[in-house]
Amino acid sequence: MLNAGAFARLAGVSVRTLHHYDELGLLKPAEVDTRTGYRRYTMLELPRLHRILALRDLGLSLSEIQGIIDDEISVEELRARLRSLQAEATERIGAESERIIRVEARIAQLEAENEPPPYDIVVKRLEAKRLAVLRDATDAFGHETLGPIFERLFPNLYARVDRGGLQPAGPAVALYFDRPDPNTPIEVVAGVPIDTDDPPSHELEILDLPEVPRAASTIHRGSMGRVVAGYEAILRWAEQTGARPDGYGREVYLDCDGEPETWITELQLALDPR
Amino acid sequence: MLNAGAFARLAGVSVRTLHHYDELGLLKPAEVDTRTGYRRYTMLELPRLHRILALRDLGLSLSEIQGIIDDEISVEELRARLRSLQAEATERIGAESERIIRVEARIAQLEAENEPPPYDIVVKRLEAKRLAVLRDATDAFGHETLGPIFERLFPNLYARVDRGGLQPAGPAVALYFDRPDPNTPIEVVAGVPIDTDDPPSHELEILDLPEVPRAASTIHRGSMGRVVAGYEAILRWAEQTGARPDGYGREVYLDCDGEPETWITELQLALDPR
DNA sequence: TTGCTCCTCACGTCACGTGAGGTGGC
DNA sequence: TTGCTCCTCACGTCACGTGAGGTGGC
Repeated sequence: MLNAGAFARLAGVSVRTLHHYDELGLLKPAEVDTRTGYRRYTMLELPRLHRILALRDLGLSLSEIQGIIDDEISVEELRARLRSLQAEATERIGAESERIIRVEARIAQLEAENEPPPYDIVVKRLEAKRLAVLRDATDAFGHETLGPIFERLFPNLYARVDRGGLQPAGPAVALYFDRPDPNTPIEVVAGVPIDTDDPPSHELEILDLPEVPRAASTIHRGSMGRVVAGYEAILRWAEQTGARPDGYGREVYLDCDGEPETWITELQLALDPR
Repeated sequence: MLNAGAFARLAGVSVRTLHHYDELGLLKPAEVDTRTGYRRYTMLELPRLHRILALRDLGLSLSEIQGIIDDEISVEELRARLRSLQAEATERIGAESERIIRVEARIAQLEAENEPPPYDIVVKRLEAKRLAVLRDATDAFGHETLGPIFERLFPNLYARVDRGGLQPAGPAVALYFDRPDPNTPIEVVAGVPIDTDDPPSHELEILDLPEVPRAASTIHRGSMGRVVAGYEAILRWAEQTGARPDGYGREVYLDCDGEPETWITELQLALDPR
């Protein structure tokens, strides 16, 4: 007969752990002094505690362990559960590896600039969206070529949306699609979100953007003349973290009402879904 | 001005998350309707939220993020913290890898026997211990050779402990040391724990066992004639999980009062500390 | 007016760690 | 008798998820 402290020391656990297992009914003392509440353990409890600790070290929860020990789980089920434990651990290893790479990128940024980065990259899901769009093409990126294009497209687009009796359902969006080779012109799209149950208009092309499971996103503040810094940041981040761009990017004009210097634009880059 | 739901959707977080960050003072809405409590956000809050999310994805806690964002932390400190985040992640990867291997060993055991294992292996720390000991040597392991040795050593040992005026401070222990090559005799030691401040006796050798940071432990129930199964289990486990035995093993006679069939013995194998 | 959104509590998560405050055992 | 051990609450951990119960906005 050992009291709680001696039994805990023997097994290499804390007294609190024994209390906890007692509460859960996972490991009851051989007897409890009815007057003082003192728990008494015998060596017969030790193999059970060993089993609990061994299963705990595999990553099982205490309630799962309870089920296993009390034989409420078949060997088949246990085997399956052990396999799933391995899968979960593998997933966590993958997540931790990616985390290390992201931290590395952040450190590299810190080394280069020695101050907090102007662009923070966030990975998120993009909802499916229905857009009314107008298209154009250009030979080169850059504000001097894209600026005039969108200054022409967007007023035109909003006028047609209005004539079609449609309501913009969110901020305007620009889309850029990857081109197969550098000699192909770049396809640019000006879009405005509309409700999915809005009627079509013969003046407007409807473009249904499917959900994008993973996209890199960052916020650009100020004139579009300097948005290239945001794209550089997002592309450098993608390269450093090994995220592969997947098809196309978007600009969402979150707040572009006043002076260009006060504009707020979200830059999004679709990534491989993993 | 967006209300909580719209801002949350925009950023890809839950409304609850915005509430939480508001409570912490991490991200306050641009304004709160004093009458209704409605939170209103502007696009100016978005870069801050992006920074929070980016840092959160690196593994920083929200309170750490608070310190970083509010510039209470130098670039030097941040860099050091990022390095420590990587070290922590690397450690978790190591732990998860070992877990996968331990689970694999458990699955292998399940395949072989199709029932819960008779021996559960637990890794634990062994405290430093002072033993009064008697030594002997033998050419072979096995109950038929070791049994008679210990049946001679232990009564002799206890008699000398008694004559020396010492009190046994715990269950008897047997030690087995690795031999350099198979032709060397096996050194066996019978020991009984004594208090560290007990006086020495000229009839007894004192052996101070240092702390063992990592040892594999399992419980054997029944006669020592069948203890070999326990050793096989512990050695198989060590092999399967890649744990390297480190020097010596112990038998702790936890409860060896009555019939040999009711005996309870702990088998311990020192492991490389990592 | 009816859904839809928002609000504020407040509990739950998981396996204990860590006091606080009090009593029993040698 | 004095430390030492044990006991029972009960809160804290971390970042929210998930109702409950109630009100505002279009």
